[in-house]
This record gives sequence, C-alpha cells and structure tokens, in this order.
Amino acid sequence: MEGRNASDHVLTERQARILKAVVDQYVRHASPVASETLVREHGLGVSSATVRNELAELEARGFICQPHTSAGRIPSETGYRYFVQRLMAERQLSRSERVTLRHQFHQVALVREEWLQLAAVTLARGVQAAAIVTAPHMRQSRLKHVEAVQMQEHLGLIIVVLHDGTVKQQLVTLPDGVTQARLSAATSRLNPVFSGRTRVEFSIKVSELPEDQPLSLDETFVFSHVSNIVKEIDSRETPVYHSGLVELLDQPEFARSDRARAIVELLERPQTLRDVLMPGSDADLPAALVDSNPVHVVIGSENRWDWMRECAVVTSQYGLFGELTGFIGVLGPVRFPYGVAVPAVRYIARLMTEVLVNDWPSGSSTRTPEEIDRVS
Amino acid sequence: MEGRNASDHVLTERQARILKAVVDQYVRHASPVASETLVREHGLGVSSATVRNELAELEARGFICQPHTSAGRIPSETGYRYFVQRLMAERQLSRSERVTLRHQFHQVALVREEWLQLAAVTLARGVQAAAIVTAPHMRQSRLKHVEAVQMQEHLGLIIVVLHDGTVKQQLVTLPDGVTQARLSAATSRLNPVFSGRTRVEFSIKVSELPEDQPLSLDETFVFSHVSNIVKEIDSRETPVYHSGLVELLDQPEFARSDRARAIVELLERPQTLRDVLMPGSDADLPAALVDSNPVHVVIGSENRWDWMRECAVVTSQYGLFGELTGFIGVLGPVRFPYGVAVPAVRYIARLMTEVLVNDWPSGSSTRTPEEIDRVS
DNA sequence: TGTTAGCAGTCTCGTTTGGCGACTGCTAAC
DNA sequence: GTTAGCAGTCGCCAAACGAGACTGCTAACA
Repeated sequence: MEGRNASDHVLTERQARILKAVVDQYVRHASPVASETLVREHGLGVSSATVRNELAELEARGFICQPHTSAGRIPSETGYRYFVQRLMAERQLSRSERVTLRHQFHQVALVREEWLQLAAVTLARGVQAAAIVTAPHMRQSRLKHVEAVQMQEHLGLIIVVLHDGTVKQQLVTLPDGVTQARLSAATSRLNPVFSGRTRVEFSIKVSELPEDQPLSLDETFVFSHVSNIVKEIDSRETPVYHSGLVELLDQPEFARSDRARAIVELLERPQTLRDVLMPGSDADLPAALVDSNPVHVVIGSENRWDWMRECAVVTSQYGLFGELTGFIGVLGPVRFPYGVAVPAVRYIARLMTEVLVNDWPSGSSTRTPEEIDRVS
Repeated sequence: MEGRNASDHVLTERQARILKAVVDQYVRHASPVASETLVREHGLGVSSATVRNELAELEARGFICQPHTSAGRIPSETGYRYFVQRLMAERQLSRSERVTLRHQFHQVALVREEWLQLAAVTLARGVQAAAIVTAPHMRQSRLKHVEAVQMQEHLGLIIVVLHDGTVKQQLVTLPDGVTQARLSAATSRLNPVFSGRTRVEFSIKVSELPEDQPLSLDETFVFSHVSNIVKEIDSRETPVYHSGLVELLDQPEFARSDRARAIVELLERPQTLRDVLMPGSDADLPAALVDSNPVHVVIGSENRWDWMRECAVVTSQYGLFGELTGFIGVLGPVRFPYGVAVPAVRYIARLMTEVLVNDWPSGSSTRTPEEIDRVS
C-alpha cells in the first residue's frame, strides 16, 4: 500500500473501462470477478495477465479490493462512487414504458393513498429494491373550505379541506340546541376568513375583527375546532409508503437473518424512513447537483448512520419546491444497480411533480408532459 | 404404529399433564423436549422412565412425535389441537393492562387509521407474533350526508359522509356556469333523499320521484357522482393493517431465508391477508363456538392453503355482527403461545367492538366497559 | 401391574482433515 | 508494454470422527 489515493490523478481510459466492467459484473452476479471473466465477457482486447496488472493498480489506488488472497475483485465504496459520477451508463426508460407509467399515474392521481403506493410499487419493481415514498407536505397548510355537519342531536362532524387536497374530518360533541342551520350560518361567515389562509394567519385575522362584529358562540366553537385540526395536521408527520421488501430479501446480502431483521425493522419505522429520505444539507454538494431536482446517491459509509453502512440509497425530491414537496427513494445493498436506479428515481420524481402540478387543485404550472419527457 | 388414534378414548390425567408439559416446554424453548427435562422442570412426581413410557403411548396415539430417533418429543398438530381445546390455561390480562389498553383505544378511537394500527401493534407485541386487522366494513354503506363545494371555476369537490364514519371525497369537473349556490341548492334537496339509505335504496327512491318534480340538471350531476362514489366504496376492499413482522422473523422457524421470504410476501399482499382472517363457513363448527364472538384457532395443515401448513392463526371478528364488522388475528408458527394469543385476541376484539359501539356515530348499544370486562 | 435404575443403541451436531479448484502475483520471454 | 506459464494461497466441500443427548428395552422391585 503506497500513499497514493483516488484523487492523485484520473484513471487511464483502459483502467476506467476495467473498473466499469468490474462494477457491472459484480452488480449482476454478486460474486468477486476474476481477470479471466473480465476479458471473456467484456471484450477488453487484452490478455488476463494485463488485466491483472491493471487490477493491481486499481486496488493500490483504492477503487477495488479482494475479499481474500485468491479471490477475484469487488468494487470498494470509492470504486462505486467513481462509477456513479463518471462511468455509469444510465439505462433510460423506453418510450412505451414512460407512456404506460404516465397513464397509470394520472389515473390514480386523485386518490392520494393509491397514487403514492403506486409510485412505491413501480420504483420497487423497476429497480428490484425497496422503494420509499413520503406524501407531499406543505410547510404550512392553507385552508380551502370548512363544513360543519350535524349527525345526531349532540354529535357533529367538522370537515376541513386544505389547498393541497387533504381532507380531514373530526367528530365533535355539539353544545345543547345547536342545529344544522346554526352550524351552516357559522361556516358561511367563517369560510371567507379561512379561505387561503394558514393557521396562524387566520388566528390573526379573527383577532382583528371589528369590535362590533365579534364571533358568535357557534362561530367560536367551529373556529376553535378548525384551528385544532389544522394545528394537528401541521404538526403531524406525513405518511410514508414503501414497497419491495421481498425484492430486497432476495438479494444475497440480506440472506443472513440478522441483516434481514435489521432491514425489516427499518422499513417498519416510518420516522427512520423519513430520515433516510431527507438528504443532509445541500451546502456541501457541488453546485451543479443542486440546481433542479437533483438525484442524490449515498453509498455505504457515506450514510449518516453506522447501521446503514451496508446499504445504498438513491433519493430525490418531487413537487413544488419550498411549497408542497415530498421525497422518494430506493434502498438496496451497496452492490446496487445505480445505472437503473438513478434514471428511475429521476423520472418518477418528475412524473409525480407533473401529477401534483396538473391534477391537483392548487396547481398553476402548465408544463406539458412532452416537455417533461424531453428533459428527463 | 397400531390402528389407535386420538379419538379412541380420552387421555389419562397423567398423560394429559405430560402432554401439556410437552407443549408448554416446546412453545417456550423451541427444541424437542426430553423425558428428563419434563420431570425436572414440571414436577411430575414420577421418574423419567415412567414418563418415557407415557411418551411412547402418546406418540403411538399421534399426539407427539420425534424429529429423529434419539431426540426429544415435539407436539404433533393433533397434540396442539387437543391442547387448545382441553388443556390450555388462558393467560388473562391483568386489570391494569386492561385499563391501560382501554384508555389507549378510546383515546385514538376517532382516527380510524391510528385506531386500527394501534390494535395491530398491541396484539403483535402482546403475543410476539404478526397481527392483522381489517377495518370495519358495512355490507352496504348507508349515507349520512353529502356536500358539494366549488373550489375553482370548473373544479368541485364532492364529499360523502357515511353512517359508519367514513368520509370520502372526490374532485370533479364542474359544468359551465355552476356556482356554489347551485351546488348547495342541489345538495339541500338531495340530502333528505340520501340520508340513511344504501346506494340501491336511493337509486330506487330517485326513480320514484313524482313526474312533476324531476331532478334538476345540477341535482342529477351530484346524484350520479355520489352514486359512483358509494358504489366504489361498497366494492372496494377494506384496508388491512398489520404489525409484528420483526417479532415473527425472530422466531427460529423463520430464520431460514426462504421461509422469511414467504412470510414477508404474505404480509405484503392485503388480499391474501383478508383471506387468512376470514374463517371458513361456521356451519361445520360445534354450536358452542358459534354463539358470540368466537375465537378461531387454525393450526398448520388445517389451513386452507398448503403454503400455510407451517403456520397457525388465531382470529376473531369484532363489531356489530351482520352490520359493521371487521376481523382481527395473529399469525405465527405452529409452535404458538395459544394460551396467550386466544385471550388476547378475544379481549382486543371485545375492546374494538366496545369502541365501535360507544364512540362511533352509528352506535346505539349502551353496554358499559365494566360489563365487557366481566365477561371477557 | 405399575414403577424404576441402568445400559446399549442410535442419531445429530460440531470439529477436523484433506483434496480440489479458483485466482492471483511473479517471472521471463516476446 | 504485453503475454504465457507456473507456483502459491486460500475458500469451499465432503468425508471422517468423537462427544453428547435421548431413547427403548430389560430386569429388578413394590
């Protein structure tokens, strides 16, 4: 081991070809790859001895390593990282795949739960790994409309509709003598105050009412309940959907039952999943990656948690940035088909943004599907 | 092997004690139990040789078996079945456990999703196995109330409230010129027709309107959308919640990765989960079990599917029978702590029924918590 | 007739051993 | 700089072995 490392200088073209071949081969077959195999299956045009010399060089510089003396080589994390940034061929989705996907997505776009579940299932199947999707979330919910319905003598239902399409209802106990008419009167005066405002904003608005028009008892009753409901929505964690646990368990890395257990435990904990999806601060990333809708790749020990050093994640964000956004990602072993995962995550994120923008009530953008396909 | 079998005659009291000891011991330690161990840890008051003789008898009659010649005994399915029906000591929940549980359940009773998830998590933790819960489901939804809200010029939201507390909304495209006032007019005429009726009933009611008061265009518009929404609810599968996959994977039976895979695949398929929970026809069960809220125990090859012959399930139904019901159950290996699972499932089912009856809008029963505790 | 001690017999499981095969690194020739 | 050839290393696997765990049986005993 000399003091050289990956950043000393770039790889020769042949070294790069060999490294790429090693990664491709290992990702496919999950067992250390031999020099012989490389020349046989990757048409390198040189003998295995030459390849062995190059492999020794690549190993000395930290791109690959040997599990033991007489085994083939496997990529190191440095090797994967170099592969992802410079060598990887992204496998684009075919035109017909994209048409099918868009069709499916728009079809279920209005049922939030199914829509997000579809995204997770699609990603998981496409990449053969576990996919995770968080629901789109507004930093501060804006109200659209409020209804109050009397259901029995003392039982009412308050329904809150948000700008992002969320509908939330809560059963409440009604004071004596409250009727549907009184509830309707209250909501019809409150709705103009609520509409388009966040929780804090409408609290202020109510406190600014002229002294000669204070809220009636009924109105105060509805107002306080609505305020509580919205408060709860704002503080609540967005739901997380996932799919593809089976695909993950099929990978040899998770055949050992303790690893399987760890993965299952991870996927059963929504809070941890959310943490996995949220990238760290973008500050330390090269500016080129930050511009629009970047796809983040985190490999092995680059993860924030030690227990994830055997895993890789590919994540992205979708939606209207700073407004209504969610996260999606795929999770797999470090030996991960990055060339499939990265474009898949990128495309699904674009597609979800498109659906959010065009099919949801608060949408205002008019980008067409064709435009989106062209950039992706 | 002689022609004798379990039903020839009952076991002697000592044989029963020994069988019970074998099951208890095996359920706890998951390894074949030896005659020596039985006398040492279960105070049988006879020598191991005597126990060996009895074990030979029990084996001849099919209650236990040997994995191989020089191993201890493990219960056969017949053995487990006999244990469950005649020997099992049900471990009742303590008073404080029950108080805590009821408190938790009532606290989240109004948020359906959390309530069902809580049931699954509680069961899974209590039994150390996987728990499955289906949402309560009405055979035919009855409407309570309908709202139609204009959100943008051509965008409306139709909100349907059902008797069982379900709220379902759908975005619709509004015809030209429709206003909030016209929508409100339509719903205020339709609500009396809808209220308390099933989908089929209100279709009939509408067709019976006098000729001089036909539905207006707006009313027809709302009516057809409501009809579709309810139709979809009626035909839709109820959601299924589950928990405890990790607990299951910790059992030695599922250490082998192919078995783990099978279980994970099962739990990821809602439709299969529903099938697992629904008991077969009750017709072939002894009448004593059918009376009220029976707990079903299905062991190994008694299951309807061959791939579940390594599993046992303990299930029950909750809710208002024939009206608004759901299913709950726990799933584990055949080596299952039936003595814990059966009372746990029974109690949670009672508790869920209680919550459904007292905290939900359509409730009418007035059974008190104390009464429920007394019978359980 | 039922119970018990003692013992031979059987089978699993963990460990050891040895051979095979898969690669590599090195050397020397081209 | 490239290649053939070869010695050396190590994981993997199957066979062999010994220890340990229980049983079933036999014969003695209450």
